[in-house]
Amino acid sequence: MNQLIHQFKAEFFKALAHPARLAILEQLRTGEKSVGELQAGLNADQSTVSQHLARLRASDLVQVRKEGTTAYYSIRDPAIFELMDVAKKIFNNQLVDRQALLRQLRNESRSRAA
Amino acid sequence: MNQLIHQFKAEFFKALAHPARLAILEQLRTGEKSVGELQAGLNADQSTVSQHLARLRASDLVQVRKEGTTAYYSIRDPAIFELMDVAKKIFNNQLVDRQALLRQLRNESRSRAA
DNA sequence: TTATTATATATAAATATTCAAATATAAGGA
DNA sequence: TCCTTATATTTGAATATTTATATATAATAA
Repeated sequence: MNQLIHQFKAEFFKALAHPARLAILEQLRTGEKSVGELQAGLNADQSTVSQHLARLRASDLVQVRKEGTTAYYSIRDPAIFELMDVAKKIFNNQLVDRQALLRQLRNESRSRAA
Repeated sequence: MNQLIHQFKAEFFKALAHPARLAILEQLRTGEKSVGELQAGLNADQSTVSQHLARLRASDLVQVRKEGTTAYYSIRDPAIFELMDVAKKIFNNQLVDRQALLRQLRNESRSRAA
């Protein structure tokens, strides 16, 4: 696979690699939201939210619709949710593995104690 | 969704957000590879590859098996390929959209010229 | 033991990202 | 026109990431 392609793909993943941006995308699951609404669910200040939205726009992950002075953001390609769901699955598998490991470590120390 | 969860998920995406690391994961599609083999396909120097592998290990994306002085890396959860495939799909959709836009712009300028 | 091979880690400089403060823009109302 | 509301952009400081160089470690061979 081409190095340039990996460069572009890395940019794409970078766009997802921030908690605030993930929270924004998560909020957009239920449909379009204004910047104000997004900000309310985010505990970050106005310019920070706007900057993260700019980043998501730059990677074509979201689109804007303006109505008066209000900007409504929505997801460009719903496949992004598919991606986030697969990520969640991987994530959960990891948690399960870790729990199994912890359980095993606990049992080993119990055996040694006995 | 919890802020802490988004923090963890962002870490996960950060692990993917580098061209060299994507190239490594791509190489591991066909099975385990030694550090040397990975390096050969990567055009980066030894310590750089090793550092990227450390990052992938830290995020539990890969696992190591040592045999003598050689370290063989492999994918921890094949679901990662599912993720990369969905990413590819989104990526291709974006390219299609852009091409359509370009085509449209070309047609418009042709109409104006006529 | 010394040398070699394969890999890992520490360090530091270069670069990129994030955030908040200040400022800009644009629409609508008084 | 001036004010307000909603959003965007610029800037600079703080922080994080990346890379190469140098060094460390561990297995094996000579």
